[in-house]
Amino acid sequence: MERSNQRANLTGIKPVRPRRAFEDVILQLKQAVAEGRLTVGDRLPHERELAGLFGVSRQSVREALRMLEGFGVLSARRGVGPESGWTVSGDGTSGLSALLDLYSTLRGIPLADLLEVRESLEMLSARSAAARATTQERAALVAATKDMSAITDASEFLAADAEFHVMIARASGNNLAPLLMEAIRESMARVMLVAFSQLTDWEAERKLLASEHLDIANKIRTGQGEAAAQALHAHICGFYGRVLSDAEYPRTASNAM
Amino acid sequence: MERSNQRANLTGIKPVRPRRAFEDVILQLKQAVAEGRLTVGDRLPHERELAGLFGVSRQSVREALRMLEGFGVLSARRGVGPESGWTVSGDGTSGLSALLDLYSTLRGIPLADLLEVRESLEMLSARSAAARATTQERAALVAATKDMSAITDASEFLAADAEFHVMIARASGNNLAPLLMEAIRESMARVMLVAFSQLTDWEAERKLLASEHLDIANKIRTGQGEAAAQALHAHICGFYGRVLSDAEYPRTASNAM
DNA sequence: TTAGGTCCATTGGTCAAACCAATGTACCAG
DNA sequence: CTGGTACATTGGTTTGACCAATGGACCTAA
Repeated sequence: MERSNQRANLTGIKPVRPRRAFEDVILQLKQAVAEGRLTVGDRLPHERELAGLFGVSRQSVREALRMLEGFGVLSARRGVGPESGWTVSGDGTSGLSALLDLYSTLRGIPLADLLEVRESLEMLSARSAAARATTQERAALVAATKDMSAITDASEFLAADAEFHVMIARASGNNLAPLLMEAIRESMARVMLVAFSQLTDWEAERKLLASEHLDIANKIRTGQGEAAAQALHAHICGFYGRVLSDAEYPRTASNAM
Repeated sequence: MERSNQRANLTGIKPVRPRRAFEDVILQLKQAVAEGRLTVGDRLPHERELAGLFGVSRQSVREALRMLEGFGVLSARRGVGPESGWTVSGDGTSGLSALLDLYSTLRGIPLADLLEVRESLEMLSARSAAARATTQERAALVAATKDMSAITDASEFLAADAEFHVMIARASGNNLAPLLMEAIRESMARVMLVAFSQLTDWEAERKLLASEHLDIANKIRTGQGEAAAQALHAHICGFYGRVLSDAEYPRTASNAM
């Protein structure tokens, strides 16, 4: 590989800062995605080949891939076979939730803030879902609430609950909403599991939640967006009010509507 | 460095998958943040020292740092002096907007979806700001609208507009809202600048936006949260309806409230 | 004393060439 | 046909070297 240490800027534009080698790689991969030469599910050439392709060392390639892995855009598997190597995963949630996690510890995003945003997104989702969801999605929502009433294990119930709420977001037709919802929920998951297991009357809580879910699902199914949003608001506020201590959930419900 | 290639698992728990070296580094840095040994503004030891500290190669350290850099948590500067080396930046927006950018091209998040979520967040922010903002923040909001009316350059106006909207999010007291807001706005920025410059009556538009901003700021200042939220809704829907083509902004305003 | 320049230590950025470890396939022995 | 061994492939890791930007220390001349 006969490339000199400083790369040429062939575009002629924006020579501002001499891009770092790994940034170059990321840029080219991004471009490949933008032009459709690379989409979810595709496999990349192996690292040594990418290095040759982009004219940088394998090391730099790895730094680029690593960063994209962090974003949840790529994932790696060792060995041979059809599943091996780097593939475009398009996971989405993993990167976002990792980022949220980092920030909640680094810049101190309290649980109440996560919850407030989540509630806002849920209400948006409910309204949109009631207006735009397919009949199939509406039916699936109602069905999901029925499956849930059979679950007794706390952590399983929590997972099913999460799935129900993400289903609403997906049914909204908005592609960003479920992404954010899932990431936020994942960030709250650990705290929630602890709080959940400390409930005094777990059986009653389970029944209440199940009935609220059914109510919400039915309102979405019948197109009552605003009613569904309000029910969701009550559902979230009520639940977290009961489960969390005041220190963790101190907000007055100022965003009621 | 006499460490063997496979690391020992000293914690005893979760030996599930043998962590990769760089993951180990990230984990330890995260922990340092969680325990308060590392906060925004702090400088890390240089890479060679970190390698020795964590018992991995410099290469692995770099991959870890690179990933965190992608999240906007760390940033690097070469050379000597008090600004050099790796520092905890806590930027936040950069990582999130990079992630959104990747996803909007990879999983196809249309502009309308970004806008819908943004609107929802803005209305939440407005309500919260009206209820919780300090007198100082309320005054600053109104002041910001006055500065804006003096700007004639399109790209400058766009920046000031962005700043106004982020100010609302900050005044909400919710630490997550401004983060998301800023990232979403940044993702839309390029499209917006183009659309903005194609406006036929730029002067009239500018005046209209300025008056709407003042109206919103005043409603927040006087604590009329719901009114401010509705004004914001009209402001956003109106503006994007005028500026963007139907292809870019096809949504019926189903999330009116 | 001050303005300007040279040198140099520090620190991230990059490259190179190995070798390790996981993984699936091909092939061989029974 | 079954089970296991050998091997090729691919990411993971290490080592050591050198490049390049940065700012401070020092030195020199006005």
